[in-house]
Amino acid sequence: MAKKRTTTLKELANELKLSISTVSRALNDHPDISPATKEIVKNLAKKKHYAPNLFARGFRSQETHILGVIVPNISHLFTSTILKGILEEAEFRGYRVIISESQNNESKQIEMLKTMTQFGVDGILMSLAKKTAALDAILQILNHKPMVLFDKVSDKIPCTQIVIDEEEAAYNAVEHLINLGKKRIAILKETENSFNSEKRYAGYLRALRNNEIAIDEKIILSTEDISLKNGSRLTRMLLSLKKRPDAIFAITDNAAIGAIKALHKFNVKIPQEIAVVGFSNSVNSTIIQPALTTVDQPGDRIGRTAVAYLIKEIENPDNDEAIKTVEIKTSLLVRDSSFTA
Amino acid sequence: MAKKRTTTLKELANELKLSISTVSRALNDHPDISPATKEIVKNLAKKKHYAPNLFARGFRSQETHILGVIVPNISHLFTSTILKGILEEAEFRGYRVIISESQNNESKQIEMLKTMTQFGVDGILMSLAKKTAALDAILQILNHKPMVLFDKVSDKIPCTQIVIDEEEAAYNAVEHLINLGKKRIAILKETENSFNSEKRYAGYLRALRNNEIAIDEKIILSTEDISLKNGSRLTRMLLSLKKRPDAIFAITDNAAIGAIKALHKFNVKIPQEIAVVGFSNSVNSTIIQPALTTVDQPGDRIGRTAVAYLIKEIENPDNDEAIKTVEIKTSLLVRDSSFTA
DNA sequence: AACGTTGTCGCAAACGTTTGCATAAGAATA
DNA sequence: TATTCTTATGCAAACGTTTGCGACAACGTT
Repeated sequence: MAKKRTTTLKELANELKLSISTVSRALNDHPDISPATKEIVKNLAKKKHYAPNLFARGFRSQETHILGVIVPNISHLFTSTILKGILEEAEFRGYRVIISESQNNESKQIEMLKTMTQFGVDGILMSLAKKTAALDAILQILNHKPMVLFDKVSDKIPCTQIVIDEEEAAYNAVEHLINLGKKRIAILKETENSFNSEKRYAGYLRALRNNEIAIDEKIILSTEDISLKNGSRLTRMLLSLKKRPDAIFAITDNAAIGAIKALHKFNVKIPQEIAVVGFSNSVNSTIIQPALTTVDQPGDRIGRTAVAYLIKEIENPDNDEAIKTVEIKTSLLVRDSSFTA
Repeated sequence: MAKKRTTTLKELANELKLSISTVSRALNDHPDISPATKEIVKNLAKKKHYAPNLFARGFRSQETHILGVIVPNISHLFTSTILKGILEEAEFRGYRVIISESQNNESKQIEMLKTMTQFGVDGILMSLAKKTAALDAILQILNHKPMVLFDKVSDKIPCTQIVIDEEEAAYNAVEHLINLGKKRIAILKETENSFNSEKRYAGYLRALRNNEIAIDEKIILSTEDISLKNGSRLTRMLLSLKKRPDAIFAITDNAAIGAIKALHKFNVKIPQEIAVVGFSNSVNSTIIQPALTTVDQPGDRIGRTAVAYLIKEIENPDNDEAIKTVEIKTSLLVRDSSFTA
């Protein structure tokens, strides 16, 4: 490849017999420069395909207009939907985005955080790896760089956090089951004290209490990895109880689908005998039979607002008070797994 | 936030009463520097958390160690799996990755290409937007920057391309149906002359010819947007034919799932009356009943090899001849939609 | 006629790093 | 002892851009 160097300010200046500074200012529409000069400079710039060396600019101004993003797992539909929102909003605002994947590995996560700040990103968007425990490194970086957390967050980190209304969403989902006449509602959740799982569990409890339904530990089931397989496994446990539940609220679509598969195997009628509600609105929720009632999480809106808050913080760094938790509204999509016409 | 400036070479030099150049060389293990000096420099550097300003370094050396990636749609499982591979391999090789989404918009794609080169990425990985027609801008950039295409490629662009063995995979899928005893095999494909669709169609034709099965235009169906809905629609068309097919090869899992849904609605037995094969190994392919036979595309391997070839080109730019098309092997996952024990 | 104002433009420094070249001291050789 | 060779270090330029300050006209105003 003929690595033809790109046009620089100096070349333009030489050709026009102007100073570099004048050319620079002309291109940046500085008021000191006469319209006539601007005109000819811009024309030549266009003709020679001038494009500022963003590296030099960033180097000089200490602003890179790059946002760093760290997520646990990029190939997860919800995550990539958030990323889509991030990319769109960032592009719209004139920022570029560097993405890294922590693979749910805490030390990798810290490593990436360091590389990114070292690299000079203007701010950081992060969704925490599971079992993130050592917060000191993160707090350390938070001193230097603006940071916004989304989805997997922690209230131990004092920065703006964008999440969905986990508790509220779970409350609505469970209350929907109650309104259907269900009285024994099981929940499939995570054992680890994951932020999301805890909030959803809280919503579940509040819905039961508010409707004066007794809480039964026997139908509150937890698992380390809230996957399809474990959803099936836990459901089989529920079916072996003397008093079976009449509804299952799974903290995750995958677990809910696992539940449905298990119910099929044991010829349990959905939703008549046992209704099922999931959480995520994954593509699969419409593929499974019966179609799954689930909570729709607007991933792109999470991404967009995260970027919006981060850029606000970048562009006026003084606003120290502005730390807050933003909750994005979700909605319950009622489908066949919890509804009969 | 207290924007405490980061440590620089100058600060280290001052504190040690050494020159900046000595400090720089010491940290880079330059042979001119005595082991003793290296020792003390490195110690202080570690103590003061020195990290080189990559912007300054990239600015100076014109090497950013950043790869630019452009994909049509990030929230597509296959794409994000490729991205996962790209991220992993890049990180392993000491490169960072900037990702942009063209949203299948050609002018946006060109815009991003320009921004990235302007930004100074060392090379570009790209999956083409649909209907990419104006190649001149891309060719122009190809003169300046190393570039590798993957998944959605075009043989009109003279650069290394990483794809799966589309034709071979389709051939195997169709031959699998033939071996099952199927004689009238329909295909659901795309109308647009998309690279992938054309190749798969070619594999379909070759399999039929090789097995001396007549080609019937009536069961070769095309659609602009090869989606679940259109898969259903086209399948209903097939069912209304006098001579129904006994198998359907869909160019996409989504279309195949649409086909299965339509077959269910008309109470057609799968695979006894009509077998179905898809392409992609999406998550959904295991959710649908019956589980879908499909082609497994190793996305992460595509990503990894794309990065490997790109970096090779970056690190020795002379190798002009090395332009080639690399085909990643796929495998057919036989499941219930085309098999009975 | 002297002054202030306004409109254009250039000079030069600065950002942090790398690197070719010069330099100094000491070691090895003649 | 004089010379050349190492070894270890410093000087200064360069990368492309932005920007504070100063220069210099050409005005209009007293």
